[in-house]
Amino acid sequence: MVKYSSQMLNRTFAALADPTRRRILAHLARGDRCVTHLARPHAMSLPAVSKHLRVLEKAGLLRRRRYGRVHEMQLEARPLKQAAQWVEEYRKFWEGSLDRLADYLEKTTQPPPKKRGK
Amino acid sequence: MVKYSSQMLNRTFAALADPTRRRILAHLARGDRCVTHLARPHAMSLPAVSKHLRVLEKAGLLRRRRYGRVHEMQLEARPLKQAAQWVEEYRKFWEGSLDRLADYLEKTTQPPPKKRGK
DNA sequence: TTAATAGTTAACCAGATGGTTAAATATTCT
DNA sequence: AGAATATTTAACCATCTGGTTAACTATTAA
Repeated sequence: MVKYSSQMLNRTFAALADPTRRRILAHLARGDRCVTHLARPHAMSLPAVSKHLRVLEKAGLLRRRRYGRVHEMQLEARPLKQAAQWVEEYRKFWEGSLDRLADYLEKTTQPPPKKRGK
Repeated sequence: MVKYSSQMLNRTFAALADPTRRRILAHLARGDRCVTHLARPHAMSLPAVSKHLRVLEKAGLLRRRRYGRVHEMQLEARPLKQAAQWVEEYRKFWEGSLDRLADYLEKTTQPPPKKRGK
């Protein structure tokens, strides 16, 4: 069993729950990028993108380095590892889906605790 | 490359971003549970738990069956599979962390003068 | 020194989120 | 029928979120 920091997972999953932020991460996966570059494909203002970057940064999903006025962002995937491990604990459930369907059918034909007849 | 439904991922990750909901899923991993049972260990009102359950249900992470007045919840892990696949695309980044550190050092000792592109 | 560029901060707004209590609904028990 | 139980719905509230525009800071270029 793996131990997780709840706070960390909160931030990580919350960061991943936004499609703009996922797209930003996807871009960073192809190399380091500055803010303006990351903003270009997104139909929103620069401050909006700036906020998304701050969320990702707080979640530890990117690292920022300044070269003069240019902020260069680098993907930092470690929190994703934690998230992946958390989700991984449930793998048996999505892999055992047929068994669970069997359970389900069994239960619906003969309903569980305290309930009899229909 | 895997294809993802953005909407689906939004809902899944958002659902996972709350510790109460993660705990509920953990409980359901040990077997089907009714609302009152799921609520007991959480220091909050029943309606609050009810809302969390609705969020999980909307995210497709649980299935609800009614036996009279009792609502029995069952873990539904398929959306977690999608989430896991999405995160998995980044595995190489958290596993290749040493290489990226090398990149980092290389770049910091000799910053990109004006244009990027090493 | 002045202008242009990269980015952030501030103030604001609408809508979502996570909680509450009180009341309503549905079912089961006596 | 009436009381108890399981759960939801409604109304409300504070805070967070994701966006906006306007103004500011910092750096680079002319």
